[in-house]
Order: sequence, then C-alpha cells, then structure tokens
Amino acid sequence: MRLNRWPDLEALALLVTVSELGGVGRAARQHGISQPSASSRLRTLERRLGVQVLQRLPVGSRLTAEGQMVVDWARDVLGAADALMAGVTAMRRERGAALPVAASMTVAEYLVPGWLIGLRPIEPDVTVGLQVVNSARVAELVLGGEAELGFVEGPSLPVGLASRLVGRDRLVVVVAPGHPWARRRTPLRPRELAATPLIVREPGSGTRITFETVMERYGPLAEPLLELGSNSAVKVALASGAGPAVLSELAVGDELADGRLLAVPPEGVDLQRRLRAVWIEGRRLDGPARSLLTLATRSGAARRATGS
Amino acid sequence: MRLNRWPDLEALALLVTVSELGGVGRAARQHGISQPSASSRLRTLERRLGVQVLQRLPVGSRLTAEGQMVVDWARDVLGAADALMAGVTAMRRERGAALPVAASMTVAEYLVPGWLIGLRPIEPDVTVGLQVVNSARVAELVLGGEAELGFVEGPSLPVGLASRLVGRDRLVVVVAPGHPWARRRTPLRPRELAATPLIVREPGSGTRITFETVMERYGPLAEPLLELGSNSAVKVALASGAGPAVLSELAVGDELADGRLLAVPPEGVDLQRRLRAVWIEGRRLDGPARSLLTLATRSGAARRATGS
DNA sequence: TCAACCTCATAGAAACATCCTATGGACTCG
DNA sequence: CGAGTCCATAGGATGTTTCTATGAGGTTGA
Repeated sequence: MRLNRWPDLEALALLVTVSELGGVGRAARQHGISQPSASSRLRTLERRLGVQVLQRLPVGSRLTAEGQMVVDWARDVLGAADALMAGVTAMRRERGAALPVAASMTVAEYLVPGWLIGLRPIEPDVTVGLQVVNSARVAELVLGGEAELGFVEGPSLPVGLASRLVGRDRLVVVVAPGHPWARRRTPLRPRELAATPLIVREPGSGTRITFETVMERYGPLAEPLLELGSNSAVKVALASGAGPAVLSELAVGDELADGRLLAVPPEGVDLQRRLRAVWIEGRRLDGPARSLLTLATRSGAARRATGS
Repeated sequence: MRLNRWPDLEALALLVTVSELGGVGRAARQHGISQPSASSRLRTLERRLGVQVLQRLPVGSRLTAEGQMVVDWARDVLGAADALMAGVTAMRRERGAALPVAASMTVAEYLVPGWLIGLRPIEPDVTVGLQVVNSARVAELVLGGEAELGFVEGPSLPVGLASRLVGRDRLVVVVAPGHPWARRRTPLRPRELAATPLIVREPGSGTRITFETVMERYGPLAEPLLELGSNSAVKVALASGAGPAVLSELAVGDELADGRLLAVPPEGVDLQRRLRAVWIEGRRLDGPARSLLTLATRSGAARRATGS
C-alpha cells in the first residue's frame, strides 16, 4: 500500500453527509448506495487517514473531535472540486447552451465557478456555456450575439456595450519566502520594479496588459524573466525560488494568507483594475442572464464591503 | 455510469504533472506508475470531465486551452486536499511527535495546515503533532510542556507565556443572499445586532467568547437562534437561509468572495482579534519550533501588508 | 421483561477498475 | 532511412467496490 495516498472524494462527500444526517445508513441512502457499502467506504477512509472520525452509536454516528476537523477540511476540498466541475461543465457545453457566457481568464478561473454554483439553486435547469478568451474577444463575442453576457478585466471598455462593475482586482508583486526581496526593508520604487526582470503572464493576457499600461510611465520595462501561460504556472515557477512575479490578487490570495508567498507592494503604484460584466447596449437582460449578473454584482459588492 | 461523478485526485495530480513535464510518460515515471497506466487514467479523466484537456503530439503532450483551466482548478483541489492531509497527519501523531503543537480551532483549521505545508521543505523529517483545543487549554498544554508551541485566539493572554502576533482575524456578521439583511440600506446598529437571535458557535469557542466580550457593552445579547459546533456547520445552516451568523473572516473568505454569503458590518464595532503564537516564557525556541514560528509570523505579516 | 425496531458491521460472491508487460503506430532527427 | 521518442492498445493479473443476506448491539414501548 502506497503511503500518502489521496483520499477518495466520494468518501469525503459521504463523511460530510454523515455529519449532516447523523447516520451512516441515512447518508448511504442519500448517496444512492447500500448501507454496507457506505460503512466499508468510511472504514477505508478512516484507515487511510489514520484517524478515527466517527463514533458509532446504536442510534447513529457522531463525529469525533478529529472528525469535525476532517469534515471542515473536506468541505474545502469538495468545494474546490465542485468549482472545478462547475467550470468544466460550463466549458463543455460551449455550443447550444441556454446561457452562453464569455469571460476573460482571471474572471473565468476565479469567479465564474462560484457564480455558477450560486446560480444552480436559482436556475436549476439552465445550462451555462462558458468560453474563456481574452477581453477583446469577449467584446466581440458579446457584440456578435455569440455570448449573452461577458466578463472582462482591464482598462479598455469597448463601445456598444453596457457594463456593470462586478468587482475590483489588484495586481500584486509577489516573491517566494526565500527571495531576497522577502527580507527587504526599503520600499520598492516603481523604477526599480520596472527595471527588474519579472515572471509574467503571456502577452495579450489581461494581467500583462494591465501591468504594462500602469508601469508605462515609470520607464521602459525590463525583458521578462519568464513568460508563462497560466497563473498557476507562474506560481510553480515562484515556488522554486525564481524571481518576483506579477499576478492577480485573486490568484494568490491563499498563498499570501498562509505565507507561502509574500507581497512586495510597489510604492505609490495603483495596480487595481476593474472587473466588469458587459452586454449589448440597450438590451434588457432577463431570466438566467439577469440572475447571473445579480450574483456577480453582489459578489463584487461583498468584496468591497469587507475591504479585501 | 453515474453522472456528476467526482474526478479522481490521483488523476488530477497526474494531469498537473503532465502540464509541468510536458509528457504523459514522464509524468508516469514521476508518479511511479507505468506509461500505459497513466495514459489510460488521463483518458478516463477526459471522458469523465467531457472535455479534451490534452493535445497528444509525437513529441509529448500539451494542454488545450480548456486543459489549462482544468489544471489551474485542479491545483486548488489538490491544495485543499494537501491541507487536509497535512492537518490529519499532524493530528494523527498526537503522541510522540518531534514537535508537539496545540492550537485553537480557528487557527488549527485555517492556518496550521498551510504552515505545515510550508514547513515540509524546510524541516522534512519533523513530524508535527497537533492538538486542537480551546485557547485556555492551549495555554495549559504549553505551560505543562505537552506542547512546545501553541496558537491562541481571543483577548486573554495567560501569564508565564511569551507570545508573538501571527495574524489578525476579524469576526464578521454574515447572511445568505436571500436573507432580509442582504438588502438592507440602513447600517446595522450594535444594539440591533445584540438583540437579534444569531447562529453562533458553541459556548467556550474562541469565536463565541470574542463576540460576547465585544458585544457586552451594547446590552444583553439575545438567545442564540442556533448553536453549532463547527464553522462549517454554521455555514450549512446559513446556506439554507437561516438568520445572521457570526463567524471568523478566515472561515468565510471564499464565500464572501464569490457572493454565496454577504457581510453585514455592524456600525462602529471592532470585531478584530489577535492570533498569537505562545510558548513558555524565557525559553529559547530553536530548530523546528523556531521554523514554524517564523512561518506563522511571516504569514501574519503578509496578510497585514495586503490589508485583507 | 421481551419483542419489535433501530443502528452499524461482517461475509461472500459478482462486477468493475486499475495495474502491469508487451507491442504497435506516428513522428522527429541525424 | 534507421534509431529514438512519444502515446495508444491488447490481454491477463490484481485489487477494490459493490451488492444481498445476515449478525450483533442497544433503544423503545407494550
């Protein structure tokens, strides 16, 4: 038996259900499997984790203290998996979806899945089709009627489109804990930042464009240290100690929170950008599109209120 | 075949490795499985997701655009799973661990796993033992020598312990989008909050104590609407539309970010609390304990720097 | 006190998935 | 054009998960 084997998502979901319903058999019924199957699965999970999570009683099963923690962590795992599935499902139905949506990468990656999960209970029968393209192409798709709703990042706002702010995002300069900048005492001057080779996203990405637009006035930018096609590729490069990178705060929130990455804010530079929902000007949004827009707007409002 | 089946974490990890190494065979080698096995697993994953994620070329495999997104989402899933495993592993070795740690629930749940993951590359051979107890008990365990390092939340700071700030946490009042308060225009007065029955954590929890201590001066608190033993149980109650709840910002960051929950900040009430590392006064921390403290402190610094 | 009812665990057989080794087809490079 | 790389397929061994049927333990109520 291999060590450090991943637990089974189905088993984690089962455990969460047990914690909600208070019984193995009841949870089994809800998952559409037999009670012994559930029992054995949970036992396997316990063995794999090496921790007893359930206290079996004649009247049902309760969580142990460790089980409580496991369930809470499991909910995070399942939430992330749910986001993945929601995103993938939307991307799969690109054609013929009831609500075709186009979004730029950062919005699509970090915000859209959550909105889709939120949309599910409100509009259970609506299949959302998601196309992930750059902001310029989002505008084209919306204007061409191929997407009913679009989400863009960055400064430019095309004509013919109505828009609503759904949130703000801030680009951050980050380094790994081992990087010299992690210990720097002097503030980071914009000129120094401009002159430093950075790990950046590929040309044409919203992140890259925003950064270059803002930094323009601080002198010519140094050649990139590395150009990578996704946020997480940048993070991988960072983890291995390579130099500073510029990423969306949405992309590195977790890593900043637990110290795996450190922010080095450049002095006096505003790297905020607006995230906007766009649709054809004059068109009245209704039904699912309207619900989705409401959800998205609300999320932006929530984030502004907490100041994060 | 059941629909909406969860993907396999092992398969997701394999896909991530393929994206890093650029080849199915190379990824297989790294995972210690044969190349055909990896190939078939990835094919199964693609079938299950309904999306082609890999572009097979004679010189290797590259991700499709959809694959790029899937990999990024998968990294989140695996990160959460990694946190779960790190937490569970630490809880398992409660006795006889090289570095025994005690932490209050909120810290243990949301911060410790990240620190443990960060500690792994620095101190690969150290087994951390984690006990999750309330803040008062953390102090006892540290003073009694049963834990070398402790993490506490809340206002009280016991004598005989040295401490260092590792972060701040803020309690937030949250409601589900369907709740009347989600649409309220008037600010929430402390008196009204005090008079409202809330969903809260159980008595004795750091979250509950902090809240009651702060609210004391605004008059008697209403009886709780519901008392629940874990943060996520509170969230489940919230999701089903039940009234306002008080939770740590750490616990609801994601939900606030994508609008599944909304914050209703009470006017003029400071619900911040300090999260502190504690150890026996006069004792000089060295080795793993020192590394862990450094990691924890750094994470707090990072969070303060970005203002979240 | 005892039978009916609930809980979860175990046993054994069938179904399924995954693994490996061996091999083949496609393409690149020298 | 041959050697080397890559990924896919075939076939058989292994291991896991599933089901139904049954057992063991405890509660409930007549």
